[in-house]
Amino acid sequence: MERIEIPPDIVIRRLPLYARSLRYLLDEGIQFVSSQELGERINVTASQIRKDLSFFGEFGKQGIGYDVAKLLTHIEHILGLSQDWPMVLVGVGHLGQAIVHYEGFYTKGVKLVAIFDNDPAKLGQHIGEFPVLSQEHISPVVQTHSVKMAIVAVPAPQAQSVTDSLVEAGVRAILCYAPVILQVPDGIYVRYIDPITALHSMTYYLAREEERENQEERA
Amino acid sequence: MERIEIPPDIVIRRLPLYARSLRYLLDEGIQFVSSQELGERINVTASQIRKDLSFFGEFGKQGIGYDVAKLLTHIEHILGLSQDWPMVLVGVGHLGQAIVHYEGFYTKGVKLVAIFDNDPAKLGQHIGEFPVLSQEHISPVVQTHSVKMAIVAVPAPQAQSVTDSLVEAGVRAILCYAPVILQVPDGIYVRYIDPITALHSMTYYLAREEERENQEERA
DNA sequence: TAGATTGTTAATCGATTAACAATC
DNA sequence: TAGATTGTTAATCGATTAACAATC
Repeated sequence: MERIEIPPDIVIRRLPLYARSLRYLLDEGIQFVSSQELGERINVTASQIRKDLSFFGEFGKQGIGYDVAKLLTHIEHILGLSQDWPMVLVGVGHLGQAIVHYEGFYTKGVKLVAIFDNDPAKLGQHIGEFPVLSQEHISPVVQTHSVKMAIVAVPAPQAQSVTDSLVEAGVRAILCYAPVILQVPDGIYVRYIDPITALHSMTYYLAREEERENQEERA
Repeated sequence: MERIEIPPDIVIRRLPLYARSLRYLLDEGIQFVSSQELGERINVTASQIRKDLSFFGEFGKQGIGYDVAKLLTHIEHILGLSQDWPMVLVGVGHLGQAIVHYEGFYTKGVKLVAIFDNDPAKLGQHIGEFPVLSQEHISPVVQTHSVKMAIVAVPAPQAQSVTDSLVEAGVRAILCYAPVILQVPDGIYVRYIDPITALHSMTYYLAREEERENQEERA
């Protein structure tokens, strides 16, 4: 068990998928799972799962596979999900409101603690249990709660400056819903939620197919 | 200009980012951009941009760079955004409603034509301009409008069966908001919007940092 | 022309997969 | 024990980058 090699980011990004699948297996009452079976569920090769896990230790039993509950606990621990990371949301438009209401976010590992918006019409209003605070309060709230994680759901033109405030205040990880690439200092982690870009990459294939169909017609 | 090599999917996924950045440049009134400058905006190397574009043709001028408007037109054409692909949405909970209201979706390339949900309380209601239709109507609507693209925003347990109906009806590309991996036949394109997984991959790094800080404290 | 930047090739880097000894 | 499956190594595959001749 060498421990020198640090796991590549791409492996880190797959771990949450493994965890999620293991949670479903647990719900189904399945006790053991092989890398083969787990792989089939998430469209990943058995080799890849075993290789990914090998960065963190040895969790399986030859001839048996993995104990679902134990492996899940291990992965959640590796991912830092044994604690709840306090999180803030900036931007409470339609999207921000859907985020506040989305049960998915009330999950292991993260905990929303405050929401911010600069629209005077929204200030003081409650969304779910959270009062909408002005963005001036970002810095004190982030510092008071040691918030390291934030969701940016403001319109594109404001995303960079909001990000700058968050980072300045001490946030280290940002989930960005705005259609922009954020410029952040080294050591700040950013992930994007970008449905339009995802759609636009699929239209490419639809267009290719249509082209092919038209060619066949003409032939 | 060889045309034998087919562009890898990872290149196709970057094209929409290039397009988006070019749109911003156009808004700013910038006429020419080098691969270097474009790369800096989206945190990608100049080499990568030039290599990516080379799969599709020669769009730049030595010594000058790329004509922003022209390159954008080229990329949009490549991505199949010269036409609007009709699209349906299945699932009109908080999330689905936010999607219907999100202006970002009223963009070049895709056009929402119908929304579906099986909640009897919602049937017949309007969300924006769209009446909520029962899922029985998926197949006829998809076939009538030749819909090839769909958004799945139903709860996880229903996502696979909804997907099956969509594919059966003729949909070829799916944007999935449910936290599951869909099983689809070859030649069906799926992209996932998965904020929780994104958060859970960042907590990994936060946890590592915290560990490091604690070690320093002890030292 | 001189300077800048492309398009493309080859080198490098990194990720995935196949294979198998170890072992439950 | 026999069968199954792990963890790990080495081979393969693919993507990124550096470098540079071509050329605007």
